[in-house]
Amino acid sequence: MATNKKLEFQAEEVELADFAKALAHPARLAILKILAQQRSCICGQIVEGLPLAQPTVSQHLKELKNVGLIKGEIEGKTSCYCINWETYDRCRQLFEAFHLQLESGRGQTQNCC
Amino acid sequence: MATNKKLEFQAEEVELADFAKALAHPARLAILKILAQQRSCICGQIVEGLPLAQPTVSQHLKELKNVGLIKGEIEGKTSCYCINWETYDRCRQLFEAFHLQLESGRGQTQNCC
DNA sequence: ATTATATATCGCAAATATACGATGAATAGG
DNA sequence: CCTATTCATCGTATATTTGCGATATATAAT
Repeated sequence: MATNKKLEFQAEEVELADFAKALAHPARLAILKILAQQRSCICGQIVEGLPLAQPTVSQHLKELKNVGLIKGEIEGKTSCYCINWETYDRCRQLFEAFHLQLESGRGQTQNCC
Repeated sequence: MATNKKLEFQAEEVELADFAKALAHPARLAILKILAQQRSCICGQIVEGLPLAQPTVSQHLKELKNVGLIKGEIEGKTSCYCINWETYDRCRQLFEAFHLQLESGRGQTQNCC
């Protein structure tokens, strides 16, 4: 049970699902917004902007980093995070392709509902 | 621990995160594709198209229904599911608004990374 | 060297998600 | 009425996520 069946799906679906999972928490959405809008991407300021403890924020940052949506560097005493726009573009592209696939069937007549 | 801090975030972020979570599994992405592309939205055919047992598919359908992305009706012996385009449009709108917020800060000079 | 600061990581607890067999409920067909 | 079919739900096992205190690490400041 709870065996991972991910590999039996299409690679693009798995990739998109992973991006969606990274976005599936308000804290991570908020982190991305902060990184996009502020010049300073210092970890401490992200923590200040969120209702979460520092270790929890650090963990969310790690998840965003794992999926590639952000990148980070240690700058002396502090850590600096930025959005990885290349990966973000890929994420957008997958979402858009998925959207177009859904839309293509939209106007057709339904046989139910 | 694991106390739900969702309520301390912005309502739109929570709403978008919930949509993202619904899309955060390849099976649910595949289900939406099947519903959009096939005229017939009968549950059994969805099960056939996925590498999962029927109760598991039923559970994924329920999650999509809970978030409002699909709607379902019992048609005699079978169940019929369809995409709820109104909710889907709302989902797209939230994703797009989020995207625009990120993009607005994109070109600026970084002080790190 | 000592101390303060910033951040990551560890370890734990609780909650949620994933998956499916077994079972129930409801309809269709004989 | 009996049976097969279709699907939802229950129960259960396991995996993953969420959250944080405690701690480690590494730099900066004194």
